[in-house]
Formats: sequence, C-alpha cells, structure tokens
Amino acid sequence: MKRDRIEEIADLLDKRGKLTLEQLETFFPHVSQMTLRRDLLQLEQLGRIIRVRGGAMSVKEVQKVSGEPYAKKSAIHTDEKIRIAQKAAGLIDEGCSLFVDGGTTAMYLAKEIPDISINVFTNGLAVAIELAQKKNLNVTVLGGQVMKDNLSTASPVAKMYFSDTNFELAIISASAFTPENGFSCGSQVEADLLKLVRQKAKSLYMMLDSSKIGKIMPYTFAHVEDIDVLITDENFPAELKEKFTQKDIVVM
Amino acid sequence: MKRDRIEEIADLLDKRGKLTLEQLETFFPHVSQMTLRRDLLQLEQLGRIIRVRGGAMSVKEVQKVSGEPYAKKSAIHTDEKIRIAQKAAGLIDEGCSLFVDGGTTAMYLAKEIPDISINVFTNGLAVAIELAQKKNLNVTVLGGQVMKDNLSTASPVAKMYFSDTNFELAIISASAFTPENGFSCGSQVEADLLKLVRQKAKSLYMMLDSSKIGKIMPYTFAHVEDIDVLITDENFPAELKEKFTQKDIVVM
DNA sequence: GCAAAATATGTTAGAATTTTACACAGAAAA
DNA sequence: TTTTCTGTGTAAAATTCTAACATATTTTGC
Repeated sequence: MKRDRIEEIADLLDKRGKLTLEQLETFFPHVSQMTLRRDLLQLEQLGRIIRVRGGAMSVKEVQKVSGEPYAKKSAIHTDEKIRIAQKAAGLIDEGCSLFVDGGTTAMYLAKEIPDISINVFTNGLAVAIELAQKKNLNVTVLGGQVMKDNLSTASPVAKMYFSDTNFELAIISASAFTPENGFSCGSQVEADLLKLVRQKAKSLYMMLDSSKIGKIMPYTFAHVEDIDVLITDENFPAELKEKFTQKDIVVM
Repeated sequence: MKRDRIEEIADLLDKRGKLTLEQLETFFPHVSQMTLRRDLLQLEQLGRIIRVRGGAMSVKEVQKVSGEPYAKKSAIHTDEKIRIAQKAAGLIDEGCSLFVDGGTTAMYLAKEIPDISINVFTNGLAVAIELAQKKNLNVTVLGGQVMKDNLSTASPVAKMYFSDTNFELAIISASAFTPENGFSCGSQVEADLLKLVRQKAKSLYMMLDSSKIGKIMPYTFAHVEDIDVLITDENFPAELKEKFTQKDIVVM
C-alpha cells in the first residue's frame, strides 16, 4: 500500500507538474502529512521528483525547460515501461544470475527488482547505480567506452568478461521490432554485445513496449525464435502475439 | 551590478548543481541574504533555476540520474574538494589520455574538467556519468563488481583493460595518508587497481584534502616517492610539505 | 504459529527557512 | 531640487521542515 501510494504520488506529479503538501493531503486524506513528506523524500532519492518549499515537483516538469538526452528519452511512455518492468521483475528468482541491458526500460526494471540475493550483470551505468542501492544484490558492470546518449558501455572488450561469467537469465529490451527484421538497436557494438548475451544466457526475456513495434533500427541482435518470453503492454497487437505463441514463446 | 551578480549565481549553480544560501553568502559576502533570496526568486521566474529548501539548484542538475547515498557522502569538506579539483583540472591538456579514480574527490574533478578532446578512463560510475555529459570528451569505464559504498568498480579483471590501453596521466585520490604508511584506501581490490594505474601512468597526480592526513586505511597503494604532484588545500601542514618538496614532488 | 525484527505510520515539539513589512539609500526622472 | 523608483537591509512573523519518540503493522526467522 505504501508502494502504491508512492506510485500514485509520482503519477500525480508527472501529470500536474507540481503539487503542494496541502494538495497532496486532500488527495490522501487517510494518511498523515508526515507520511506524505516521507513519501516525497523517497521519490526524491529515486530521482523522480524534487522537493521544493511547500511540496514537490516532477523531474519531467523541470525537463520541459531544456532537454538532456538521456533524461528526456526516459520520460516518454513511462507508465507502460513501469508496468512492463514490474512484470519482468516478478520473474526473477532468488539466487539467480542475470544480465540486464542499459536502456531506459532496463532502468525501470532496476527500480523494480527486489532486494534479494542475486547477481546482476549490466552494461548500463545508471542501471548499475540504481542496483547498487540494494543491499543483498551483487552488481557487476561491464566495462568499455561510455555511449553518451544512453549511458551504457559497449566495447569489443566486453567479450572478455563473458569468458568467466555465467548467467541463466537475460532480460533485455530492444529499440525496435518487426517480425521480419527482429529486435534491433541503433548501435553496432551494442548489438554485438546483446548477441553475445543471447548466446550466453540460458533464457532470454525481451521487454518491448508497443511503441517500438513496426520500427526498424540498423542492427538486429535477435529474432522472434531467439527469445523465451516477451514482456509487453496491453497495446500489443493480438495478431503479433499469435506469431510468438505459435513458436512456444510466452507473451505476457 | 545586480545583473552581474545574478549571472554569476546562475553560472555557479550550473557548475555546482546545487547551492545552499549559506554557501551563496560566502560567495557574496558584501550583500545580504535577503538580496540573494531575491536574486534566486528572479532566476526562478526566468526558469533557469529551481529554488529548494535551503537554497537552489540548477535545472541542469535536476536532469541527472546520480545515486543518492553517494551524493550525501560527498557533502563533507565540499569546498576544499572543489578547490583541489579546480587546481587538478587546470593541469589537464587537450588531447591527453588520463585516468581518474572513482572517489568523491574525483567526482568534483569530473565536474571541473573542461569539455575538451581528451580520453578519460575511470572506475567510478558517477564519475563516468558526469563526464559523459561532455561532448568532446571520450569516457571509458572499467568493468567489474560495483562497490556499493562509493559506486566504483574494482575487480581483478580490470587488469585486462590495461593491457590495451595507455594513458600519460593519472589523477587519483586517497582515503588516508601518513608519511610512514603512504596513501591508503579501504578496499584491497581498489588498492590493487590503483597500484596498476600507478605503474601504467607516466605521471601520477595525487589529490589529498588535509582532512585525510594522519589517517591510516588498511591497504596502501602508493608512497610519497611514487607521485609527481600533490594537489591539496591551504591546511596542508608545512612540515609535511617539506617531505614532498625534498623529493622533488610539486605540492600545490 | 509465535516471537523478534524490521518497516511503516502518527504526533508532537522545536529548528530552520521563507516571507512580509517597513525603512533607508542612491540613481534616474521630472 | 524634488520626486520617484529601484535596489538593498533589518527584523519579526508565518510557514515549512526535521527530529524524536511512540505506536502499529508487516516480515522474517525459528
């Protein structure tokens, strides 16, 4: 219930841009002001809002003024991505080793991953930082040249890491998808890395919000039959779902 | 004069991200707090900053993804560290390759590093993200297990990176220093990494704020004679300075 | 299933910040 | 020169925030 309330506050703030504590109290009459304050504090620590005198405002609101590449990108289709991330997080079992990519969807996943004893490998700096907050979790970041647009690393050197590391599960996301061209992204080194991940992981879960369907990016790193589970939102077309389920791929 | 002051405040905020009123007062000792408040109000109305409790933050800063427990830690001895970082940043030439560690002092250095064409290697995630904001600069992050307390990576695997990379200069900082025990830190893998850096770099610059003098941490990674330049603050004891200059080490 | 621990919440007092109001000085305008 | 306006300073008042503790609720470990 706390989690729900905090999500609701974040949504409200994203919608309204700015809210005073007084306003928040009318929205949540059954909890005390202090609780709302504490909720705001948490949201601030998550980086989703900033607290100002009297209340708080959403980070998105601030970003309207000027657009930093990464932050801006992660502002679109927030709700879908969070829901997808929640679904994905539910599939993670204690004790497992998994790979998570460095995209914006993965960032939401990182926030949803429970604080249990698991090993996570990632090429995303922001993802790594988010995961490092959790006590029981072990994070390893892949080294390499930092790509400025999405704050993830990708380099041929990353292969070296994989020679000594193992993970059962990889949860990754794509920038684009069509049935013909498969899952694709905009960077060749990233595609190379993800191909490697695909080969290394026993299971491959793909997160794909429906806004990416029908788009094609230059580098394909996986096809329909390569994945085990597709995690998406309600707007995912039924006829496409067929294509996956026919190949025994779970769509959720 | 009012216009100039307001511009200066805006610039300061863009650089530092966040300032308290108290800090602003030390920057502008000749005007009253109330005047500064009024300045901030104007900047807020212009959309350039956001006023938060205690002070204000630049709009740019809000867009950052940075990790919070880390941010908290970096609040102590801020002013000294910034001054040290500024000195260090002044020593960086265009076109060079350098290594920067992942500590809090390094974080300030990252903010001060000019946006020129250089290659930077680092094991600090927050440092890497900060540097990734700069267009002309090329950042490479060392992979490895993420240490939760300081958001940097350290792993034996990092050595692999060094086989193929070269840098003339390393600017690093220590958690503790005594003349007898040298420069030390709290993590063995980090110490190993820094030793490697020391060997690899042609020049080694050490940032050390005076609060760290006299402390001893478990793992020493460098001694007095290993470094080329020591960058410190005004409170650095004169008798210690002797020890360095005797060995032809520049203290600044 | 129970006890212990951890987490979440409520209540208050006190601290800190911000605002308001008014006074004063100096520059610009009449 | 006088008046007006802008910039500034001072201090009290209003508001917001934090800290501390008490209580409830949930989770965890056995």
